[in-house]
Amino acid sequence: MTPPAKPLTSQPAVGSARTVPISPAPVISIRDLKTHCMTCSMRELCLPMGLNPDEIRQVDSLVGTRVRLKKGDSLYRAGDTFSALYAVRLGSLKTTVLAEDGREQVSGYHMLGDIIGLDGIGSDRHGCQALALEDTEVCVLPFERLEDLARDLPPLQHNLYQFLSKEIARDHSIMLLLGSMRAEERLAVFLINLSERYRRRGYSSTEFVLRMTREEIGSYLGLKLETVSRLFSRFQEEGLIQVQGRAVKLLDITALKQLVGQRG
Amino acid sequence: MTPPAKPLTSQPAVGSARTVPISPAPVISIRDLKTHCMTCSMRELCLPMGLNPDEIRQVDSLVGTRVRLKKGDSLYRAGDTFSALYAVRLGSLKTTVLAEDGREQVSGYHMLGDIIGLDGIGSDRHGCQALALEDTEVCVLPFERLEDLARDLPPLQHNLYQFLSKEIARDHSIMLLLGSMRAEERLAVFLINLSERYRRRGYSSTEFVLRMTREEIGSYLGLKLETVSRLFSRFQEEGLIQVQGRAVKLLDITALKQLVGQRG
DNA sequence: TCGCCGGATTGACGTAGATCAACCATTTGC
DNA sequence: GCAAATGGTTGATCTACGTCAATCCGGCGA
Repeated sequence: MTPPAKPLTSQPAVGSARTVPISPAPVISIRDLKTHCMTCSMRELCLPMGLNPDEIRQVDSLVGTRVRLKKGDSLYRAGDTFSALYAVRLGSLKTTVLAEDGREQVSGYHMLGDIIGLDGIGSDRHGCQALALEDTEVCVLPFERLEDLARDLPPLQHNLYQFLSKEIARDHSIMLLLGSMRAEERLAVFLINLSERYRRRGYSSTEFVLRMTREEIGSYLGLKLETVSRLFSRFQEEGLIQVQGRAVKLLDITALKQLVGQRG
Repeated sequence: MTPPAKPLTSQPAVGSARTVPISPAPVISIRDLKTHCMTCSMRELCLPMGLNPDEIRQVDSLVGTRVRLKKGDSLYRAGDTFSALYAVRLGSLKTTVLAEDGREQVSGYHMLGDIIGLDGIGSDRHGCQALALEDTEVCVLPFERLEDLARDLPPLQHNLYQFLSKEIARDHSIMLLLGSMRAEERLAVFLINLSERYRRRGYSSTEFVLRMTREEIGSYLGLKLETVSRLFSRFQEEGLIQVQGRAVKLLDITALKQLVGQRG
């Protein structure tokens, strides 16, 4: 069903998972590690948003390692003991929840600047699986140390609460989508939402390539892949978008937005 | 569509909303207010769980007021500025998110010991509406003060993170339900989940009265009221449960559980 | 006590999206 | 450079659930 993926949980691998364990070339120097929030382009979208340089330095000192994942590698799996949050520095991941009977549902699509792993704090175990959709790099934020540091840095503490809370709000809007929207509305919301997220990250808000398959998008939206495929085709026919496999161009965002909340 | 409800947001009313604003009888003495976590039966399920008596006292001193709501009153509405979390002390509430076009989706069903309002932290505004399903009492936890106190009381800080995280995990499992389960599975999960929550609160896990209408349950589960009604009837025919309006008795929880994840 | 009204039930029927299936287009591995 | 796998499209059909509508029930106010 899903491709076999390498768990990287207990031993974060530096370097490509498909080459020798310790490959000299892609290793990042300690000095780089120490300063990466300071110089990271996602600084103002990520956990250190709004912090002053001195505070950022303290966050930096806490960031343990970066983990590199090849497409298909898992960062953590459901049931793994929780020890850290992860900030996506490069690439993208999907998170999936799974029922006892093996059914799987994509619960999130995460790109740079996103913090993932938040659902593990409450139970000391990760409740879902995080899987790289392309070659990806994440910063490891050991949670206990983060909690300690947050006590000394009120703005950091506040950011943490905010990230958790925003995730809740996001989930609620997905529940609204899954519980009461028709298929075409769901896909429209999905595209609009992606557009907005790319815009905030400085990318084109009208042209992007999806990193998920039709099946994964379908799972995320509570639909089957055929339905997703048909809708892409229909949206294209109607001149709303242009699709070529995973490359999408939004042609009429206004119409796309109007489509949401429309009868029939 | 929804019954007109009284907003109580900016001015928490003490006493019944349908009697005079300040009714002498139901007023709670300051002394009672000061000690209510200490003596509250939900202490170990609620925010102060695991705290020592001294720490609980500090939490107590922060709890502003209690708010009493009549059935149908709203505690807050989408768009209201966020200032506090609320702990349900008595009764129950539903929370609903609404789309721009007015569509409404029940996003939560909250009972004693639950903390609500968590989705407001991230944006300074409440993202949903909270409505009392029966006569209800909640403790007001001013969030700024809570944040300050959490810095001094690491266990409280941790509990806060845990509550936020658990809400995320809960939402994920609802997304799984809405995205990939059939109608009968959804209702079974709903009943099993309720059963478990009542059990933890010391109530019967097999006999309870629902506080939501068929329509509200349907909205929560992404179904129409007729479907919910039919399923209740079918479950009864099949000997799984006994229903009489909102009174439900679970007769065969094992079968109910087996039903989840079954083909056809 | 009666009549009303909101909620619940049940039936007949319609439909959005699932399922099944064939086929095409890329990518990947030998 | 070919074969095989993986992902995507499109059509035909099926079905779970929604929609519409009639009826019932129980609590509450006059």
